[in-house]
Amino acid sequence: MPRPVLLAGPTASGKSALALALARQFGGAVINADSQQVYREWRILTARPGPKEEAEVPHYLYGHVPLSVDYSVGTWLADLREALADCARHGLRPIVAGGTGLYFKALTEGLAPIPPVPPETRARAEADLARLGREALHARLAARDPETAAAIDRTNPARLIRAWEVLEATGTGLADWRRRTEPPLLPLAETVPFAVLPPRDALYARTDVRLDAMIAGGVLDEVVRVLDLGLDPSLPGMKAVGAPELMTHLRGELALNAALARAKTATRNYAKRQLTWIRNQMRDWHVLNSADPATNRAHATEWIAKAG
RNA sequence: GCCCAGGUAGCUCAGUUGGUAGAGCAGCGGACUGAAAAUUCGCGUGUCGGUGGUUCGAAUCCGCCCCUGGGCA
Repeated sequence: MPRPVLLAGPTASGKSALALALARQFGGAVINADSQQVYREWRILTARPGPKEEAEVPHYLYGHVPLSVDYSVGTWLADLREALADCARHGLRPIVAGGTGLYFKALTEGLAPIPPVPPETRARAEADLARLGREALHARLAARDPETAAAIDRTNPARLIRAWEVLEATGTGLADWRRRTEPPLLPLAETVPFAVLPPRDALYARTDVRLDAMIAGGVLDEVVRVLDLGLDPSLPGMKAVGAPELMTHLRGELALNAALARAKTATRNYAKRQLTWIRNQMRDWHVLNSADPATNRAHATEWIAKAG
């Protein structure tokens, strides 16, 4: 199998277009590494590739699960394994493109083989946190699993709940589980990894323009359809950037322009977090930082040809 | 023209009986192993509209001026 290409970048950085171009050029398939583009019901809001792109080049893991599914890194990694196998069967070069840093990390560094935690266990962990508070729950964790307790961010409720629920559900601490991490599906050294990093001002300008285009393109209808499904708002797919903001407008709680302004802000906040991740967690990746897509593509092509 | 209410951080606003100012949001930096488009931590000097005065000391009190909103003519 030709060396897989990894393409990470903040939202609206032009990575989808680049992935498509590279797939055309190298006989590849585009595989999604974005936690929200996996959902069937989100297309406009997540700027997912359309039917035209999908007809031109094989696409994997885009819109392949309904919003009602409690998707996560683990499920994504399992899906990815199959997608890679399928690419190998068809002689396609995998081009894994997306903006979810955690997914790339799990892919290139491996993931602990923790079994799924039953929803009731999580619900109890959440209740424990609400009842005890962060300090007390952290103390309780430290009593039974000092290693994990010392390692996690004790001010972060999501981390506390996760550490606690894993211990409760499996009887084994997170730190122990992580020691048993399996080898990665794709070690970074066996890939050609790229980080698309356009100048920040240009990026923010693009996210604003794209939100306006989404409105013109009918996102509100898309969000209405999702709203009508009456799904649990705590499902991961319900937290796509912009969705909560537009929903407040559709429920009549906020004028459209105000909701849109909030969605734009939320998108900038998100892009900034992605930039922080890429800057600090993807130091060994080839950086494509030209504002010009053609230049980035030329550089990428060169690297891929050299890597084989 | 007169009366009233305001003019404090990029924005919205706090600021107790005078002791040279602080929140939220934005912005910036960081963390990150099954919610990750998630979650979370850190970073606050700004002619306190201008000017003159009272005072040891003024965002705070007084005079005048400018600007904004509302009301009356």
